[in-house]
Amino acid sequence: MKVTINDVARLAGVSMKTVSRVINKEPSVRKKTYDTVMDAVKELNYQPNLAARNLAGTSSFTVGLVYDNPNAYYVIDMQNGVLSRCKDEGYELVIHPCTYTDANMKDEFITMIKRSRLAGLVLTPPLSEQSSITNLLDELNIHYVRVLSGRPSDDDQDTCIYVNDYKAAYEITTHLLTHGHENIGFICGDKEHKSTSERLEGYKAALADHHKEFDKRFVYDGKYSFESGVEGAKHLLAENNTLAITAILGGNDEMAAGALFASRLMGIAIPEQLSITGFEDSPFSRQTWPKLTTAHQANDVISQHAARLLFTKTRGARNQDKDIITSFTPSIVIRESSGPKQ
Amino acid sequence: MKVTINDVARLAGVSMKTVSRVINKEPSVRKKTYDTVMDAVKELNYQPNLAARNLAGTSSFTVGLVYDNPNAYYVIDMQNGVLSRCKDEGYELVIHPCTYTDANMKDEFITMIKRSRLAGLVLTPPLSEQSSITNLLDELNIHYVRVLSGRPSDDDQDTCIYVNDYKAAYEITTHLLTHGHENIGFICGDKEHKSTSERLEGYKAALADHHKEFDKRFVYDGKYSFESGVEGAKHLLAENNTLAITAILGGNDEMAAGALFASRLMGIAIPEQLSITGFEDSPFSRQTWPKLTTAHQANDVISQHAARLLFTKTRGARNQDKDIITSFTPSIVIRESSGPKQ
DNA sequence: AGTTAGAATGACAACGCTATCAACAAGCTA
DNA sequence: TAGCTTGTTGATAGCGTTGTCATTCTAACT
Repeated sequence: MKVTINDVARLAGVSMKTVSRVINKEPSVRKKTYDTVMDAVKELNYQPNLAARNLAGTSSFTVGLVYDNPNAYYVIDMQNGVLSRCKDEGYELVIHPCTYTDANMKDEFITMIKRSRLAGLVLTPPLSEQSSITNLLDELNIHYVRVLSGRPSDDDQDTCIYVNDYKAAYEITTHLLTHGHENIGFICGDKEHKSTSERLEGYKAALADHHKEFDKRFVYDGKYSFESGVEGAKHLLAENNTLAITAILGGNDEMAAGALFASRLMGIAIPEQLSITGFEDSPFSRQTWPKLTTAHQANDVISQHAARLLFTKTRGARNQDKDIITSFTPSIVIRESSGPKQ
Repeated sequence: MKVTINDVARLAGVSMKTVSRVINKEPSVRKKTYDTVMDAVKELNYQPNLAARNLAGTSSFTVGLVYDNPNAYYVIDMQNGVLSRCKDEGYELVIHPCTYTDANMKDEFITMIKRSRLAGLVLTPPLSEQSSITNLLDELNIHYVRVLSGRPSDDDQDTCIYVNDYKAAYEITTHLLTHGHENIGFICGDKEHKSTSERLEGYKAALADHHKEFDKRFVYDGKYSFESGVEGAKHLLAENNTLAITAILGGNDEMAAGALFASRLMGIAIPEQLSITGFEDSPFSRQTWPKLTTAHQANDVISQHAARLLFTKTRGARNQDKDIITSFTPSIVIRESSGPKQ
């Protein structure tokens, strides 16, 4: 039942160290030896024991995923992405949800690190934006990869995967502008999240490129929540829509859904009288009626690349993964909630 | 930096085996010795190395969570519950999402088992309802705990945590009945899910206890999705509501949200003209307007108990956990989407 | 006091793998 | 041909824990 490296070695007629070399893709193994060993591995359906590898080796086969994000859809997507990559590469994933406070963070990390040495951590927003965390990890000498909202130039490419919310917001705003909308509202998410400012900047840039002046009356400060979307729409469309808004950009799908709901209650036809767009392409955007035009963020793919980036760090120079994408731009998905200005 | 069992032993002036006995709460350790060791453990902030424990011991400190559920909220809740318990008890959690097919299931499990010996698995619905899976696990001799929709008497208490959807549906239906509703529609979830039949049975039982005859025209077969809720409401309220329905029970929050949306489009006032209730108390139920009356399912608590039940199995007779709850009944949460018949 | 069961403790060998370093083979240079 | 480098392989010692079994202590008996 339990197949060990020795069984493989015996069958292949080599030493156990050679088998170890083969399964770790170390250099200096003759092609023929490699094949013999691989045949034995397959024949016995050998799976290296993770605990033993972690215990014996200098590098670990365990990575951690840390999240502090209320959005379950987001978390699951990120997790699935990292997980699928781990599975492919024989790594194990330790999940670590946590509500961020400087105080308990340190202890938690240290405990986690001590319990099982980690190859590294994948940090997701908004945790990934906290410099106190990255400082702590630097101090503890733990590898990490951050998924961040931002533009590629910002920071170092070795530790970050960027999601170009700026560009996506620029494009979605442009989409609305080219469809004749002149007065476009924007419902912002939490001020503390970097994605909020990035998306707002993209919105502003698109307006500027279309020679429209930015007017802060068109912006509502929300909270990335449904309620906040409801409030935002109410606010922007107040007093019989004196601002003559014909389109609203939601900072995320949840807020867009809220805005959509509020608009309906006000008797506004979507998309005839008002176009509404979301952000993220979460299941949310398909559970509204009409479905939301939004920016599709391939979170699972993003997190897969984050994992790959992390793996390259522990594996050292050998076995580098050259095809890692470190910058993603969400792409617009046009659905029924937006249309030309009428 | 790295503290091992030997460091603790040295500081406490005992052998490393005694330290091992203490941290594993084995019997036959003098109280005084125990305290001395624990002091040393605390002073050095010692954390047993998981890889070493898993490698050396007969019992494993790793449990697996297997899910095949499209509902991210549900999965996250279950995961968090198991995770929090694992953290408390020094276990590690390996997550295993999978789309169920008899064929690849076996291979996946075997790989997973071989890679790291598992203390056991927590199976969540709908996977937990597949007898082919439990048979496979029995065959592989792997411990497991199932979270299931059902009533306590159904099966053995050693391997199952029951969620009494029957009773919850009974209560929510009774709630509507006692508020004067006579014609209550029911939008069912997927036929294959046990929760669907359990909830339907509860609905029927409540009607029966109020001397109302069950009429299958009041039931719509849906799919646990938003769209399905929309369709369900349209269907039930068709032709100017010839059935004179004044309340609709959604099989889950998502469908209830769909039903609510559809009703609004038909110009029906909620809850004045129609009461709508959901099931699960997912964030969904708070993201509709008005908020949904629903049945609160404490998924995190449920999964915590599932984890505890699993732990007792590997730990053997010693250190039994006696306070495990194996049956949960969701409790009604009354919000604005339901009210007395008018 | 002497005996003894049983509790408390420790020495040491696993667990399955990787790292180190030594050994050997093959191909080169002088 | 000797001497060297480079490429390929293997013997052996850990990694940090638990399991086994032997040993020592304790307390309750004759």
